[in-house]
Amino acid sequence: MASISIQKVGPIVSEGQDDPRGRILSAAGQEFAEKGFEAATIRDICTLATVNVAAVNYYFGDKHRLYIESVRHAHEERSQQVPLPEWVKGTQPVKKLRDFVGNMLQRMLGFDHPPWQVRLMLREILHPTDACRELVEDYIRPHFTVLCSILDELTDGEMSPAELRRIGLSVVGQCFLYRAAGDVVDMLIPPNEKKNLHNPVELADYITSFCLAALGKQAPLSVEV
Amino acid sequence: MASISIQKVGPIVSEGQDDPRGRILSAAGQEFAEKGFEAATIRDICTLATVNVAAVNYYFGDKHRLYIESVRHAHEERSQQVPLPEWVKGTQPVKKLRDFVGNMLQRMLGFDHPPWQVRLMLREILHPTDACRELVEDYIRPHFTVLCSILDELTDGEMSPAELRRIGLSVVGQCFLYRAAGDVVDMLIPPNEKKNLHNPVELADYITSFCLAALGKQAPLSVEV
DNA sequence: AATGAAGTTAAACAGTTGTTTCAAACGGTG
DNA sequence: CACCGTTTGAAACAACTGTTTAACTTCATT
Repeated sequence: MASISIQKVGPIVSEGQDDPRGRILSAAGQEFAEKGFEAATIRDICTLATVNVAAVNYYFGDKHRLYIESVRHAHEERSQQVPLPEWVKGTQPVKKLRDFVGNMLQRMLGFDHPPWQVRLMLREILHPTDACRELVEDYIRPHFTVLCSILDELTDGEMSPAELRRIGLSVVGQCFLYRAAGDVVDMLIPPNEKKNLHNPVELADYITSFCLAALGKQAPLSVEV
Repeated sequence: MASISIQKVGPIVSEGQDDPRGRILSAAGQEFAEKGFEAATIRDICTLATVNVAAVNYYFGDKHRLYIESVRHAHEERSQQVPLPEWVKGTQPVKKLRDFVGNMLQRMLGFDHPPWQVRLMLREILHPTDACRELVEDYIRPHFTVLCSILDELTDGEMSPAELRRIGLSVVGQCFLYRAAGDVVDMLIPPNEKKNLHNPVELADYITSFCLAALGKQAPLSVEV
């Protein structure tokens, strides 16, 4: 009786509150986000989700496919938690850029504590696995494209796509540092300044100003000598 | 015969080519850098270092102390591999900034393939453990302080320390993105542009220009409307 | 040559890992 | 009720983990 073992990858998903598959997905996301793929254990995930260890293999086949699914779950959830702003026709590109940066910071840093969804995605960005390509195409690239089009509008179409991308990466990089290396940033600045610096609103204003000044769309941060 | 087990933490370090302690340290650094603390195994490290498994406990006590030591080893090694540039008195602050950015990119991205030392440090920056504080104080803060003093010079002392730090983080952030999220950046730009973008020289020129323009020390990247 | 510390080795330890097994429980349909 | 596929449960599996043991080599010093 050779078991060919055509694994089912779970029944119809209902995503309810007492739906085991959904609970596993959420628990796995949090565990993977905190500890990484290898260090997170199926037993801990199942304890957190209050299901039996066998449930993971029943619903997802194995640990790896559970990981893939939980990354997908994370970025889908985060996409609708903090959707891109929509602008009415004729909105000033300067305002669009400010909104975009604020939105990105809000999504990255979160309102209070950074959500596990972002930390899980961060892991994929830093050490890409199979789940990365989908994350880029469905989540990161669309956002980056919007940013580049805002920059295109802002510079009146003077710049090549390559230049726009490079400037876009400058914008993203400044936000990304606070998300990825936030703990080290905290160690580099005096404790009493943390509130000013990590305030998403203040930070968005500053980063937007910095970029606008670099593009000559606003007065430079320092005076000319 | 109760073994109180006052663990020795290794004999005199000679760091030679056939010195077992040095080989373990190097092998551990590479394994930890690639796989992280939990996923890297003592057996793999010892196989790579061609020593017996017991050697780790003999020289370092346990896996955790080996990790701490290998992080220290990594940033000490990298410090002398790519030392900070030294400027003669009277060097233009603009040139200093350009040199600093070039130096930072070179240290982060490496000449050819990014060295394991940087990848190991990156892990500590992203998910700090006990080894992080020392890394910050001995490696990151000194560099960041130099950057801030260059910016201070550049802006003729007009800016407060807090503003200087914020601008410094903008500089670092733009470099950091290419190091930490390099794989994703590669997926966002057309393949034929990779060489232009990831070229350390070109990148350093661009990031320096961007910051100088923002500070009003150079013409903006785009023309005023 | 004898001593004893320093270094190295293979083997074993106890604990944890991902995964599988198989029986019990469930929930609708004849 | 009996029947069925679907879902859950506790227990076991083999493989692998960090760590320890105790025997063995090396080698300078007496």
